Amino acid sequence: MLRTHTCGELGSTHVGASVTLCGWVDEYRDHAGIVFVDLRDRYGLTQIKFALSDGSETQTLARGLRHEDVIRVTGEVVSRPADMHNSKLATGAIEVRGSTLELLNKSKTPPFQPNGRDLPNEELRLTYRYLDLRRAELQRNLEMRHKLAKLTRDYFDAQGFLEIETPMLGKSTPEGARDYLVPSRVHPGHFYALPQSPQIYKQILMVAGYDRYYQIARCFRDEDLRADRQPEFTQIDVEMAFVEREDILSTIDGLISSFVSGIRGQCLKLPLQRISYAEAVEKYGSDKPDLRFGMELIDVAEIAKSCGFGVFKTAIESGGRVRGFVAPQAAERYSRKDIDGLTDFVKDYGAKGLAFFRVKEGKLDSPIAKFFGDADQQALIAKLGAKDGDLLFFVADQPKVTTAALGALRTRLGKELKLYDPNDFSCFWVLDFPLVTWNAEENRWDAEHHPFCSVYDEDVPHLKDDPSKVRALSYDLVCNGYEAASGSIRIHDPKIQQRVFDLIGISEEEAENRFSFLLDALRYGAPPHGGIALGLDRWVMLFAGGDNIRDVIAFPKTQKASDLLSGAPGPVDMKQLRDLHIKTDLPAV
RNA sequence: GGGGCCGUAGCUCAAUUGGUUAGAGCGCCGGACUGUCGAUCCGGAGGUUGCGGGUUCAAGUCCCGUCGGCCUCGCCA
Repeated sequence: MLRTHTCGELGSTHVGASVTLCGWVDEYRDHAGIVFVDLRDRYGLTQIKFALSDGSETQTLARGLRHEDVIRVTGEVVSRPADMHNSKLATGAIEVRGSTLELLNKSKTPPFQPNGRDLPNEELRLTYRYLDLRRAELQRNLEMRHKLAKLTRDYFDAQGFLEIETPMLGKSTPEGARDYLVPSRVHPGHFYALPQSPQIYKQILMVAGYDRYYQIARCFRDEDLRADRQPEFTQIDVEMAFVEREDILSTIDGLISSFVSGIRGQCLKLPLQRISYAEAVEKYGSDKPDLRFGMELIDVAEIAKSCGFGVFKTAIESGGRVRGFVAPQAAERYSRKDIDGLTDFVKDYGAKGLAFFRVKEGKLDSPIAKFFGDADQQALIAKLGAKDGDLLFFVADQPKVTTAALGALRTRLGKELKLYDPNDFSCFWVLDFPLVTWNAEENRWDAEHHPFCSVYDEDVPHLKDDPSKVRALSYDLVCNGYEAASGSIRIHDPKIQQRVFDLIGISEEEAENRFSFLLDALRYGAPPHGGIALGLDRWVMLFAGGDNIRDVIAFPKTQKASDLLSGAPGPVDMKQLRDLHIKTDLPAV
């Protein structure tokens, strides 16, 4: 080893010891006769002191040190004078009196300093990711990621699970997300697909008798990115055989509990709360609501249908809904202009408008208040439980639109009004998703979760008469408004599987083409089984208190899915393309 | 595919209704300094205002296009 200690571990107990440290020059303060260097590694900072009496060669070298130079220093640990302790530093009671200094590597002047107070723009951070990763925040995040992975492995190992790898080069199954394709050299015109998830393989492992499987698996989806979505991401993938829904939920309850105790040292109350999909959507306008605050949606159809406001009345008459909620004590906080902004916001979700009222002296104050008689006003106030100073919002539209618009508005206002402590941790199950939802554009039923999802026994008859009523044996784990895990009990009966395929418009022939290996496997003694997958990146983000997934991934991609560090994706040689039997057909420039 | 925000010195930002030589802090370079820890003090260098076009007597500022980054709707079985 080139060093005897790290830059984070020396303290008063080491005084008098001769030590050798290695690291990066975080900061230097040159006083000519004395030079201070804050030496940094991922464990911390240690102040090195170079004084004249230590010798002129070292002194000259020390005075030439600049930000991010990599050095090796040997010297004695000495106590700092009592009034010179630095309480901001874990090692602030001591310093190392540098006697020999070795410049291991001179750094170019960095485009930004990892200790800087102004965070440079993300483009630059991604281009020089190795500098960005030197920042304490990102180092903490990656350490958190490691801890979660370790807790995961410890937990499942203790429960008798096996970690089993599944292929990265698989078969394209065009359902679901767009695949990343990998051309085959030896099979001209054929392609592998990178896995969107190990779904089919893990089910086959169940058939094969590996009744407790997990894997920390990389997944790939060629879809547009978001703050919480990357084209390649990591799932904690789990599958169990001979289990019912309850077994999966309690297994994952235990995992989350181990996360919370391992990361935060807190005890999580189990079992985690559960609510139905129907309740989530009705009360909060989302299947992944943030339950760190209330602000529940309230249906005011009874008042709307008979009021004098045409927009409300017409909505009800044409099969729509009128719902709203109370933004507590927000009447003064939101100006007319602010509310115009909120109106634009809900339009993104299909709403045609946003009705609002301020509650003043027991009455409603709004440009549209005149359409509401005294009785209607009092009825609205009573129905919503509103108080003076509150701001009421309503959306009148088709049911789906009221849900999407109000759900999004609720989330936004909860944050803006600081209705919760950002350090709160809310985690609960959403159960009983519909098996399918109607896709009006394509005129067919789409699987809500995926085509292998099982259903309540008593709902099976509805597969024929009313598919919208069929409840899936699926479950999402929702944490602070993020979908943090999602899974289901799978179909293990090929006949039921075929009925579901029929329903979502996958013909027998098509199913054979796409999934024959799974369907075949199910015919050779498939145990009842089910599973779940947790988004590791999102969990790290949640525990790190961040709001974007890039900060918990060492080398993330930009919104256009490029890697600014490496330049990927990039062009390849013609020879490579020829080997792969590929011709490109690019749009004319 | 759609909507929005952004791009000025190495970095973070400023620059009046379009108006003279595009500024500041940090960083960088040189100098001073033996107790600093966001060191301090003195001096200096550093700009194709992302790129291309247009309007104008005059463009960092207005318009069109384009590239890049971020947020978002659609999309994400």
